[in-house]
Amino acid sequence: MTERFVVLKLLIVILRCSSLNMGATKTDLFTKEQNDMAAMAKALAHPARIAILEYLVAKNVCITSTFVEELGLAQATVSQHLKELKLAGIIQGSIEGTSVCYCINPKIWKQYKALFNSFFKDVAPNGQDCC
Amino acid sequence: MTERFVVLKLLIVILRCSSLNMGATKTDLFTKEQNDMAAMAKALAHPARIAILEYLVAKNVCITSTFVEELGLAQATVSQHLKELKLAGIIQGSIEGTSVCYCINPKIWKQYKALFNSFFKDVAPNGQDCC
DNA sequence: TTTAATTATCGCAATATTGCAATAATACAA
DNA sequence: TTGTATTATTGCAATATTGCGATAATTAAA
Repeated sequence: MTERFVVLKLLIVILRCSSLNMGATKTDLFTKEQNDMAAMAKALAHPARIAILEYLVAKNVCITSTFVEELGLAQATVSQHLKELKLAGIIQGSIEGTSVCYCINPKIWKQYKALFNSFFKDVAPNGQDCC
Repeated sequence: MTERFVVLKLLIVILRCSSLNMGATKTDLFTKEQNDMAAMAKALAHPARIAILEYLVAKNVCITSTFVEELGLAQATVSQHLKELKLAGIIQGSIEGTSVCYCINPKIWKQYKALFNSFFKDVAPNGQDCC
C-alpha cells in the first residue's frame, strides 16, 4: 500500500523530469521583446562586463591583455566575458597584429540605450502602500 | 618520477579549490558602483521579471495570484521572482487580506532609470573597425 | 620554418539560477 | 476554533554561470 504509493510518486517524478528542460528558463511563455530585454540585462549582469564597457566608453578602444591587467581576472575568464559581450552585439573586435582590439558597437549601444530608456517609463510617485 | 608529478598536480588542485569560493563572482575586484550596476541588471535578467515590471507599470498594482495566471508559471516560481524584485527594492508589497498587493517602488524605480541612463553615455559613431 | 606573443577554446569544479511539488505560514470567515 | 484562501518557504533536480589551468589557434617576427 505505502510501497505502491512511493513507486507511483517516483514514476511521476521520473516522467516529469524526463520531459526535459527542467531548470531552464521558459522563454516560450514570454514575448520576443521581453526575452530580448532580459537577454540585454543579462549581458550587463556581471561587474566585470560593466567594467569592460565603462572602460571602452572612456577610452574608446582596448585590447584583451590590457583588460586582463585592468580587471585582475585570468586571461581565460576575461576572454569569456568579452565573448559574451560580443555575442550580445554590444562590442566588436578587430584583429590588430597578435592582439584583438575591442570597441563599443555604436549601433547596438544606441539600441540598448533606447530600449532601457523606454523600459523605465515614468511612474506615479504614490505613497508607501500600493492598494 | 611521473607519479610524483601527478601527486604534486593533485595537491595544487586541492589547495587551489580548498581556498574556496570557486565559481562565484569575484566582487572584491570591482567598485561598489560596478557591483551595484551588475546587481540591478541581474534583477532584470529574466523575462518573467521583465513581464512583472511591465505589468505593474501598466496597471499600477497587482496581486500574486493574478501574476500566476498572467505568467503561466507555477505559484512557487512566481513567488520567488517577486521575492527577488522585492529584494532588489524595485517593487514593494502590502498585505491586503489574504492576498499581497504589489506595486513599483517609485523611488528605487527612478534610481534605476537614472543609473541606467547615465551608464549609457553617448559614444562616437565610428566605423566598423576600432583601431 | 621556428619562435614568441597574444587570444580563443576545452575541460573541469564550484556556485548560482530556474522551476516546481509539497508543505508551512498567514489572514480572514464561519 | 476550525476551515478556507492565498502566499511564502523548503527541498530537490536540472540547467546556467563563473573561474581558471592547460592547450590549441593565430599572427608576426626572427
